[in-house]
Amino acid sequence: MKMSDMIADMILDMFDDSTSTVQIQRNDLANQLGCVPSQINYVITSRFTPEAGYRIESRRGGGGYILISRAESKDNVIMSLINSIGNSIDERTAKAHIINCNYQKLISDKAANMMLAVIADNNFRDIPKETANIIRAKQLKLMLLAYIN
Amino acid sequence: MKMSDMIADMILDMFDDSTSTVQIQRNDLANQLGCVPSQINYVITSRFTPEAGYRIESRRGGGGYILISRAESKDNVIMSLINSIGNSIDERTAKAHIINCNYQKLISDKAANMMLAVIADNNFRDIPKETANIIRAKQLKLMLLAYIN
DNA sequence: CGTTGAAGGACAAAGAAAGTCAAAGACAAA
DNA sequence: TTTGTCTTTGACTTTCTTTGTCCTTCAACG
Repeated sequence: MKMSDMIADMILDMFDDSTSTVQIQRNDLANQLGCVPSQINYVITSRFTPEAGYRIESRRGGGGYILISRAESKDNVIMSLINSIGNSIDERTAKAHIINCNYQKLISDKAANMMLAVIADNNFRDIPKETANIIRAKQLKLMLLAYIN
Repeated sequence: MKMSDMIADMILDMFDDSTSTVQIQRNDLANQLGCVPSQINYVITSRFTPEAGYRIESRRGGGGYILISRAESKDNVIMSLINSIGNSIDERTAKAHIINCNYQKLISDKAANMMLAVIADNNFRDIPKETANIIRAKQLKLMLLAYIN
């Protein structure tokens, strides 16, 4: 398994139903898992994003820490994701959002696969890129909305 | 025997009765078989198509992979629907298919709503009707496939 | 205060896959 | 022979991950 995934899993495991906040020590975690400390940052910035419903705080210096909090309501996270999507979105970004949502268990595997299928660049081969991005944004937002309704 | 056929066979062999999903490493496979990596792509796009019941996912970068999933049963009602949809479909017809599938309990309410949202004419306002129909057909087939996978 | 060591942050370079695309080749049908 | 379709190849691109180095912040201690 990839190191990044192991780190992400480790962090996810620290959340349970009753806690919406996890505190880590960057160096400790890196040491436990045998990776360089900055890889923790990589994982946090690539997986525990605001769009996925996470908020990050941290402190340097002696006794420093990284605090990861997640939003409580799944539907709210999806709603705010919908709101954060403008009227145009490229495949890469859309894909990242979907994968993230799935990773965070906000949407099921099946729903994620359906969404990924729809937003693929391949479908839009015959039209200008920007037009495709606009259609993609509409469709993605509608799908997410349909999902939570 | 042709290289493409050997590649296809190799992949097919990896499926067995219990697995509907196969993961490959593009470079490894190419190496094993003594072909260039991009030929794997050729085989996948020419043989493991949605019409044949296959769905492809992949990731680049360290630890990257190509994932090939196939629909469970070849004689699935949905599979034959997928095959009956040509390369173009209008909103009315697509809608009828979706509603029918839902009515027959082949797809859930939620899935049906997501599909209906995607295929709506409204999304394709900015492009020629026929282009829209082509995109819609691709998307509908892919969604149905993702649903039954 | 001022220094010092213990955190975490930022960023860039290198590495590891997979994707794209077009040119060339093979081969069958007209 | 020509034409069209399917296959093979390779060069180049893009994406994601790993690693390391240097920078900034902070608390404690004299």
